[in-house]
Amino acid sequence: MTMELAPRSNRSAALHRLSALSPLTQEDRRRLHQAEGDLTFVQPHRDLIREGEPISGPRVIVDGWAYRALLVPDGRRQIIDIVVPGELIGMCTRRNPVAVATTTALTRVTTCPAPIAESDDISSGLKQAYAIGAALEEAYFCRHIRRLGRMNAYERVSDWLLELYDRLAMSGLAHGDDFTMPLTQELMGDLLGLTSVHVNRTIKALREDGLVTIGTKRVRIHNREKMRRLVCYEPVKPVF
Amino acid sequence: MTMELAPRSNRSAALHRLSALSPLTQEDRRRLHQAEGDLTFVQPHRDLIREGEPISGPRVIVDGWAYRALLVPDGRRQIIDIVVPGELIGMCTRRNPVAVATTTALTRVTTCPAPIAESDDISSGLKQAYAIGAALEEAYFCRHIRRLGRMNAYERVSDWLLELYDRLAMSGLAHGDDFTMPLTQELMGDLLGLTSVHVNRTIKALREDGLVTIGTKRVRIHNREKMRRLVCYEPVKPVF
DNA sequence: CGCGTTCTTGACTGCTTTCAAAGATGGTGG
DNA sequence: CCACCATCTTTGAAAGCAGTCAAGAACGCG
Repeated sequence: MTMELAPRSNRSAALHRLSALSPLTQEDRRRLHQAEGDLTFVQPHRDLIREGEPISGPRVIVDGWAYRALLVPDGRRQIIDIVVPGELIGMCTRRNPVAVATTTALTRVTTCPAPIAESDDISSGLKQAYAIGAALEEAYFCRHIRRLGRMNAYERVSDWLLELYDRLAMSGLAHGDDFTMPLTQELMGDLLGLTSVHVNRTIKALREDGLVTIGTKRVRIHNREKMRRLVCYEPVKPVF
Repeated sequence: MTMELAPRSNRSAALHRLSALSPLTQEDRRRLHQAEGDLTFVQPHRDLIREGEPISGPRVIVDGWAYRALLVPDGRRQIIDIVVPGELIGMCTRRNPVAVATTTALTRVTTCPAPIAESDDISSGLKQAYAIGAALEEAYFCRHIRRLGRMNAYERVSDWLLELYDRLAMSGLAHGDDFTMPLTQELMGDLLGLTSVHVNRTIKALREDGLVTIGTKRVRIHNREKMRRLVCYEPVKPVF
């Protein structure tokens, strides 16, 4: 189980992702490695950050998945974003930041403090990596809005799976055409603005079209190119 | 026309908004005032920022409205966010930023360069105001996602109008219960993930329920409290 | 092996879209 | 000052995508 979530390479997901965003110096790597010695564990369904409460400080998701969600008071839930290993939570530049959404552990989550980027050290790639990471997050937000506002169920699921693949690949967690995906159909519904029933029917349609196999916590996209064309998917590239 | 869009107070929308976000020093105000001497004008339907192209630098919307949008290649359009006077565009901390969405002028738009916040001047409120502004923008994104994913048409329109009121009020552009709103129903549809036809029907329902009057480029919310309760609206307050 | 969660499926309802066309509005030029 | 045109608003009828309700099957954990 934990093996499944861990990166296949010997490098940590965070190192994989951050150095993909910006070249890291030896000193950056040392700081990251050191930070990863100071781990915190959170059980599934427990909150890492709670809406309206102060954010303690930026942390790296070393292992496990989480999601950020907002509620409608009558009980409806909307997932804003999924957080996968290697990504950061609680990043905020201003003083006394307060969370705008609740971040909850989906699986058992391991985090460590995000290593500080020396603001005066121009050679540091960490600061740049964080900045690019923030820009990426904004891009994912925009795409999620587009997904929810202008795509049907079939397109939403496909588009999201393709994005998820790219995000996991960035952390070294997706290589061939399958990857771990611990969301239940209920959660996928809350993410994609659908009911779990309709998510199920949509996945069935995708399966019957030979596009994907979604098994227990695992997704296989049989023909990524075909799927990409179907929903006009283009990778996020606001970065490089 | 221009009168309608201009703030009613003698203070500029930007000054009103930024000083609402964080107390500004005399020096901050001087810098802002100076920046507002260097105006650029953009005609309606012209792009201020184009997706995939480099961002030249942060600018303040002195007057006029704009919107950020993302397209689905087949022609569908999703508006990510509306930008009102006093708000900023092109804010990005990293080097060589590239736009993740296109920002287009909705009306004639007047902008000026965002005055630089001296990073070494702790007493400067501008930097803090920008940081809070960025956090607010994130909060608006999250709410927009919730709106699109988990609300029906009636709730989407109401919820958005209430948020719009609060945003305009922050720039000193909404006082009583009516305000300027230059979006066509087509654009509201693109923003709220609906067709213009359905936006029209929804507004009709809101009107028949005695909640709003939407006239030419102008909205009047007759009973804000009632509307708030109806859609469980709570103002964004991740900030203070 | 048993129980709770998750996945599947069917039948029916309903919100939203689509298509079409008729008013209203505002700006422009004669 | 008014006719005219483009754009925007409004409405109706019909179709479709997604939601709701319900129940059985499969799965996974202890």
